[in-house]
Amino acid sequence: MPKVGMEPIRRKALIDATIAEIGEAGSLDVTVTQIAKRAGMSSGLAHHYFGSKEQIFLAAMRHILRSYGDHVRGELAKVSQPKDRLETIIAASFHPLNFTDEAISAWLNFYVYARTTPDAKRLLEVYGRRLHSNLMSNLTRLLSRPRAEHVAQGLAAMIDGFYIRHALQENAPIRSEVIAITQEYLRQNLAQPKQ
Amino acid sequence: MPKVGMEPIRRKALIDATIAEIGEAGSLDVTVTQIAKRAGMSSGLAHHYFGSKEQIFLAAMRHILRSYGDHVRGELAKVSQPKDRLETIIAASFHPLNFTDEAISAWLNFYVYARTTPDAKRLLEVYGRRLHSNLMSNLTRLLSRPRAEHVAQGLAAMIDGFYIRHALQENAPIRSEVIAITQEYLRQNLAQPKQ
DNA sequence: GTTTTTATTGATTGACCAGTCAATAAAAAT
DNA sequence: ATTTTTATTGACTGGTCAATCAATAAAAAC
Repeated sequence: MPKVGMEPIRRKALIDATIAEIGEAGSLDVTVTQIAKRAGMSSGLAHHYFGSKEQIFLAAMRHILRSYGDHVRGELAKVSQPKDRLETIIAASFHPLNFTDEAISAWLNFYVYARTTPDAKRLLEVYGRRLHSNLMSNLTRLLSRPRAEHVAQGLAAMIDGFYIRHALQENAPIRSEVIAITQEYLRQNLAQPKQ
Repeated sequence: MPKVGMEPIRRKALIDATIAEIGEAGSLDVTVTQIAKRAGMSSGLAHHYFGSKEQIFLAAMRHILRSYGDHVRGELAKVSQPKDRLETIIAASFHPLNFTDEAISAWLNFYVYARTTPDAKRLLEVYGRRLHSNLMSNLTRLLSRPRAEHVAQGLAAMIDGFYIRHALQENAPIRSEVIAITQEYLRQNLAQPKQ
């Protein structure tokens, strides 16, 4: 039965299954057997390809962060004005592609995972730094450096905050409201141009 | 050896130990034995008083939310102007009493815990509703209802966002900056008064 | 002074699960 | 045609841990 060249197919299936399983369970307490079963294989095979559960989690996390990163980069390529680019970053962060219940739940769990797993923490910091530098490179063209720094931090907090609230608070605003509120915050700050 | 009236003392010790243990571990993967040991007793006694690990976690969560609630209420009692009250809510949310690494870490973990545990979710929703109504009752005196709603949601997201970032992102701003950025957001919005 | 209640321990049980391993077989390489 | 590599399974092992329980004893109630 063994067909050659299965590795990438299996890996992808496992990563997708991991995100789905974590999203559904709402926690990292999912067994390798569960993940493997959802991906249509035995637990032994999952270990064969990834070596350990931790590596499976890290691969899933990398996948989420890469999709997000790719998406932002793709959208940014379409616009050049700083203001448009900032709005693009916000819109991409809340794009339905990344803003599904499942992805948010997995995201939140990986966020916590990073507290105990140095490799996960490193991945998260790459994301954090990239978001910050994306925001700053555009904000500094429109605002003084200290103001840009404040707005960048405020936007980043708001984005993360809406993610976490969306996952958990019953009365969290819907996607379109979330975008409106965040874009408003940006526009308010851009209304006071570089002195 | 048994002294009577130990129950409240033991319960408190267990709750404190739970928060400390979760804060230190950075996850909910702490054993009842670890918690009990830190609280100076056997695991059997912990079960004797709380019945289950879930009940221990819920009690710890209740404790964190109650401290935060009490603190906000205490501070709010000192001021009466809507604008002052809003600034008080922000300041209290980031007060060193609640904004310690340990408390933030435990908070974040309980946040995720709420995804799987209905009782935890209920506790979190009480907190969410109270924060929202505290913000709205003051904001609606200064802004139109839809604007107040936006600002309330924006502030709540920013507060939660800074919490999560403080727990995890290396380059998150320090407490004083966090407060400054959040207060700025508030002031910007109050600058455009109720038409 | 006997019974009940409260406090306390640590050993034990039963379940769960990550990771390993031996076995099987198809495909590729030699 | 034989050897090596890749794919695959599911049983097994060793460890962990929540929860239970029997045992012990001080205090309170009767």
